[in-house]
Amino acid sequence: MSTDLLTDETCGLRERKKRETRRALNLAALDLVEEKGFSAVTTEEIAARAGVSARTFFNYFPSKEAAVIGTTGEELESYAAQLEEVRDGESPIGALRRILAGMLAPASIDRELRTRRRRILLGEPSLAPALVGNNIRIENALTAALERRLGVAPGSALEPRITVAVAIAAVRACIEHQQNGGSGDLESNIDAAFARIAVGLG
Amino acid sequence: MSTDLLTDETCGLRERKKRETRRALNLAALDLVEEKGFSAVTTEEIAARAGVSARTFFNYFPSKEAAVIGTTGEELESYAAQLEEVRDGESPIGALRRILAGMLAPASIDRELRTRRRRILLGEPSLAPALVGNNIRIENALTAALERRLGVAPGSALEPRITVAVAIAAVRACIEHQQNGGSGDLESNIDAAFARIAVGLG
DNA sequence: GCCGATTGTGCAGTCACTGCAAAATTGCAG
DNA sequence: CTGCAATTTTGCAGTGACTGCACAATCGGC
Repeated sequence: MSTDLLTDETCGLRERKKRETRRALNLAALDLVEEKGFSAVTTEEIAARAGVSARTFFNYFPSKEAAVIGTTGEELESYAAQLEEVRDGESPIGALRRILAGMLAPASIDRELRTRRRRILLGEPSLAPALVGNNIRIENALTAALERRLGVAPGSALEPRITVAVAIAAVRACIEHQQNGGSGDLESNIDAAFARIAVGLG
Repeated sequence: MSTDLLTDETCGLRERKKRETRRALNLAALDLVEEKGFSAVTTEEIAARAGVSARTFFNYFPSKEAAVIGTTGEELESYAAQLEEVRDGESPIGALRRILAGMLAPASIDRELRTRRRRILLGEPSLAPALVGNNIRIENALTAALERRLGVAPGSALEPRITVAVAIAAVRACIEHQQNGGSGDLESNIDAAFARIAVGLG
């Protein structure tokens, strides 16, 4: 399931147009936030720049924040799939480190978009609540995937949820540390954080 | 600084009235949410039940969510103070376990309020984003306190922020596990989670 | 009782977000 | 190509969160 996330052609005109519109709204939102800051942007402006009506905006995103953050259900599925596929010698926490770091790194495809997204999201403190809210979705998706990987019934065991939550928290803490002008670069800080977690905080 | 949080009397009439109004708004919000669910409650209703004007509501809380969650700056200071005070033989993570568990437990004073709060907050999934947003404030306060306790400059070291973030994430994961009908009671799950963290997730 | 400062309130306005029904577009069968 | 059904877009009207502002009420100290 989920081959590429972008070249993925279930292509009727309809599906393609929907993808384009969604993307156009996302890009318009990022543009405008970059120009004027999140709170100064209105949903009408975003819709206008994307070339659709104000009402249509809300057919694609449930809120202004969501349009800026722009995480799709497909992306969630992709992360979950990555976690389910077992690489030999890789622990769950190691896989989580890889996947979460990958979410931040500029991917091979869509390089500029990822980079821009990251810069804008990190630069807008007013989006912080929405971002951690978005993490809930990621956490749920990854928890379900880890449960499948471990072969336990959904919601039965505490451990998978703890593992995922701690991993996400570690990454988030590194981001926050960076936003506050802390030392070190993000990559190596994430490495350090996961090393610390693996060995125990006691 | 901060003796009791409730009996604390900087008592002029003014200060007392402000506390009363704040509390009245908070209680009214909890009442109404319990009766009709969060999204069906309006800020006007809350203000009306608390006996103040609609405009005054926003002099006390920046949003509807905040009125329900109701964490005060004083509470944050109190938690921070608890973390700063060193008990012999207690590690930072141990102190965090104690403090965070204490936030959920019905306190000696204000027992019913705490219990109600907890029940309502846990029962309203639509408040989840706001709750994790609120956690940011707690995380920042606790991180600053831990930095002082360890004697490092604010924002310089990565470690304190990681420790706090992971501790909060662990508690949050236990709550979520409970909301999803997971096994075990909250108390013992939190114990298990912190034991797991202390020994390492690797 | 009076004055300066803080707090409460009404008003007008902006904007996020929603339901609904009509219009436009697309996919498909004949 | 053409009409039909399903999907999507759009306009409209409305609700409610939230804000700035000016003014009234209240409080604390003299």
